[in-house]
Amino acid sequence: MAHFINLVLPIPLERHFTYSVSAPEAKLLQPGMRVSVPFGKSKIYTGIVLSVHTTAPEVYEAKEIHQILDDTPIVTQIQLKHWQWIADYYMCTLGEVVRSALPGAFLLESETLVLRNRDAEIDEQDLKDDEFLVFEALQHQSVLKVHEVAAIVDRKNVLPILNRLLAKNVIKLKEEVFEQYKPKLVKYVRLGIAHSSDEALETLLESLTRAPKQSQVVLALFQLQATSKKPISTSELEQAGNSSKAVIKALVDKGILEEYSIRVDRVDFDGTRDVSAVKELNSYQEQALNDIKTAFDADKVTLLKGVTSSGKTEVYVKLIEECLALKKQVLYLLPEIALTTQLISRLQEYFGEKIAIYHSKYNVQERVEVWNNVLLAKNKAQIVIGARSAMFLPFSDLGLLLVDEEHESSFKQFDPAPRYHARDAAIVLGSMHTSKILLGSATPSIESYHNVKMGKYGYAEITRRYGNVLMPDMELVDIKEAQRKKRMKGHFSERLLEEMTEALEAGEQIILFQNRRGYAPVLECLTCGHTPQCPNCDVSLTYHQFRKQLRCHYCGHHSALPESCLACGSPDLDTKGFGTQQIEQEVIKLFPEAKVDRMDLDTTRGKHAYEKIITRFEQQQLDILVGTQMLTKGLDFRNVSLVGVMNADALLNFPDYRAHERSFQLLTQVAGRAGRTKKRGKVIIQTYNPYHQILKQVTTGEYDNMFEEQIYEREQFKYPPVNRIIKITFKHKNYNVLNEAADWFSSALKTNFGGNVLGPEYPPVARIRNQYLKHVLVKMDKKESAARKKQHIKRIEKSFNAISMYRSVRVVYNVDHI
DNA sequence: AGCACGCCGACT
DNA sequence: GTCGGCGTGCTC
Repeated sequence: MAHFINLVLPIPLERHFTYSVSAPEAKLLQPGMRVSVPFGKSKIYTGIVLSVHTTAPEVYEAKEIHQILDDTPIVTQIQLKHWQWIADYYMCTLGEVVRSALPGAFLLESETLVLRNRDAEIDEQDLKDDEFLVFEALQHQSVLKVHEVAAIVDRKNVLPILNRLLAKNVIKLKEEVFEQYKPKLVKYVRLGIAHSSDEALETLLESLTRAPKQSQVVLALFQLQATSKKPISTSELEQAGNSSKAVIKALVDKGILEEYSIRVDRVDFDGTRDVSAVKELNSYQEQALNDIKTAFDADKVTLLKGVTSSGKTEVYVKLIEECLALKKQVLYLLPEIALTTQLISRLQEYFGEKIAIYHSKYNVQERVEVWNNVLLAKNKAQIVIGARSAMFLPFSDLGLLLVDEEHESSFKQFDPAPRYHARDAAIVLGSMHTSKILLGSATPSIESYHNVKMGKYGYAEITRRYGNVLMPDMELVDIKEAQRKKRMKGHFSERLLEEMTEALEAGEQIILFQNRRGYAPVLECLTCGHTPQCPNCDVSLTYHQFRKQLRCHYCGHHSALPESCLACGSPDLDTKGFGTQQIEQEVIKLFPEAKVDRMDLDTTRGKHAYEKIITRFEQQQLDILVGTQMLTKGLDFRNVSLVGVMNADALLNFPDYRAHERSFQLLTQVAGRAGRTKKRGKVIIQTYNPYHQILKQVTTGEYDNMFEEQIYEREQFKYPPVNRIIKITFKHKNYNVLNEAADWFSSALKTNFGGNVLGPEYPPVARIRNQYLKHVLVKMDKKESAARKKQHIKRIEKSFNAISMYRSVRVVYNVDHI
C-alpha cells in the first residue's frame, strides 16, 4: 500500500502538501515531526507532519520526501491545535504561524552549491568574462555558494551565468541542507589511562623534569582534582597551571593527558546564588491571593489589578510555587521591554535554575535549547519567562499562565503575520491545557476590565503599595499659561525646575519622560518653510543629531544633513520638534552640575547598552534620566523622588480610539516610578490642557471613572471591547490600481456587512517604501459569529483575486487591531 | 514567500 | 541583435 503524509510548510499558502513516503518511513513518522522535502523546481524546505495516511492525491503525483529530520515529534498535538486556532482567528495561514513559532534553526532551507565538474575538458577560450571569473574561483575553492558567485561577478542575477556554465559542463550544482543547530561542547581534560596509578605518576613526573612547564600543568591538574570531583575543563587547567593551550596540547599528544568533550547548555543558570525563601505576603497581598484562588476554583481567567509597586510579583511567586508543587509547567509572559535583568534575577532568587528565559534577544541556538528543555519537561524549564513568542513553546502540561502588564499593546504583533495578540492567544492556549490563567496590571486594559464587569473574568486587587509607601503626589502644570506669560525655560516650567532643584539638592534622582511619537525633530527652512521628505514614504525625514543625518523611520532611508535648503537654497535651517535629545541638552544647560543621560531607541541600540544605562542609574552615577516609553516598565529605582512628564498632550491627541486609555495607562505607569521607598514621590505633568478629563483621572487615580467613560464611548462608536474590529490594509505601488482595488473590495464588503464597513481611507502615512496604502475597517457585533464573517471576507478576497488587475494588490488582515 | 517562465527597453 | 528588467503564475 502506498503511504502519504500531509505537511505544513512555513510559507503563506492555505494548502497543506501531500508527499509520498515508504512503508518503513510511514511507520516511523508521527505528527509533529520535521521532514525536509523538495519544493518547486529546486528548493528543499522543512515541513511539519500533520498526518500520516494512505489516501493518494487525485489530481497530481505526490513527490517523495527528502529526509526525516527528527526521531520524535518536536511539536505537540496541542501546539498544532493552538496554531490552527491562531491561523483561523487572525486570518493567516498555518504556515505563517509555524514560521514565527519555530526557532529559525529548526527550519532548514536548502542552499544551492556550485561545484567544478572534473569530468569534462574545458576550453578556457570558450568562456565569457563572467564565466571565466567563476571558473577561476573554482580553481581555488572547491565549493561556491550562489551568493558568493554573485559577489564574484558583482551581479544580482547569476542564474543565467550558472545555466550557461552548466551547459558547457564546467560546473555541477548541488542542493544541500545545513543543520543550523550545533550543540555547544566544552573541552575537558583528565590524566591518560596509562598514568592513573600512583607509581606510573611518579615515573611520569620524573620523565618531565626537563619540561618544567608541562610538569607544572600536571601538578596543577592534581591540585584541581584534589579539591573537586567535578570534571576539569581545558580552560580551567590552563588558568590554574598558569600555562597555555600549546603546553596542554603537547601533553595530550604525548598521551599523558586525555581530552574529551561534554555537551553543555548555552542557557544555563550559574547557580551561584542561594535560593531564598519566598517573602511573607502582607494582608493586602494575602487577600488578593485568596480572591485569585477562589476565582481559579471557578475555572475563571482572573485579573489582578495592583497599583504600581504593590508587590504583584510576590503574589505570582506564591502561585508559581503551588503550581510547581503539582509538577506542572508555568508560563510567565511579559512585554519585551519589561523583561529586565531586575525582574529575572528577582525570580531566580526564588526559583533558581528552574527558570528558562525566552525572548527576541536570544539567538537561534539558545532558542533551540530552551525549546528542547521545555519539550522534555526538564527541570530547568519548569518556569518559562518570556515575551510573546514564548507561548509557542512545546509545553506538555501547563499548570499556570501569567500575563503581566496585561494592558501593554506590544503584546499584539503588528508585522509580519500572524498578527496575534499574545494575551488573547495565550488564554486560548491556557484553556487547552486547562491551566490557571492570571492577568496582571496596575492599569488593566479596557477589554479585560470589561470582562471582569461582565462576570466573565474573576477579579482581585491590591490597592496599597508594598510597605505602605504612599502613592506619588501628582501635579498638573499648565504650560499654555506659562508660555503666554513667557515663564518657560525651553520646555521646562518654573514648577518643574523648582522641584528638580529641590530633588537634586536632596541628592535624589529624577526621571524626565518625553513621549517621542509624533514629536520627532524635523528640519525646517526658515525662509521657505520647506521640510525634507522621504523619497519612498509620505513622511518628513527626522533629524538625528547623533550622526548628523536625516532619517526615515519607516524605510530606513537616510541622507547627510544638507547645508542649505533643497527647495530654495537658503542656508537658514532650523531643527524643530521636541525629542529626548533636545530635552537632554536643555537639562545639561539648566543643571550643569548634574549627571544626565538619555534612554531611547538611539542610545539603547547595542546589546547591553540598555542594561548599562539602567545600572548606572541604579547605582546613582546619574542624577537625571531622560527617556521614552522604555522607562515605564518593570524598573524599580529606589531613589527616584521626582518624575517629570514634559508634555502630556502628545499622547492625548493621538488619532486613535485608544488614545485616552493609553494615556491613562502610560502616565500612571510613569508616575509609578516615583517614590518607591518611604518618601512620597512627586510627579509633575506639564500640559497645555490641564482640565482634560483623562489627566484629572490620572492625578486622582480614578481608574473606574476612566473605564466607565471609555466604555460609553466605545459603545457609541462600536469599538472593542463592545464590538470586534478587523482592519484590512491594501498595498500597491500604483496609486490608481490601489484606489480601484480598495473601492471594489470595500463595496463588496458593504453589500454584506452594511454600515459596519468604514473606508477605504488613507492612513496618516499614505505611502511606505514606495507602496501606497489604504485601510478598510470592518466592525462586527460580538453576538454574531466572527468565524462565519471571516470566512465571508476570505470568499470576497477569492473573487477579488480573480480580477487580474487586482491580484498584485497585497491584502493584509489585522484582527482586533490595536 | 520564492522562484521560474515570459515579454519589452538599453546596450554591444 | 542580445541582456536583463520585472510582471504572472505555480508550488504537493
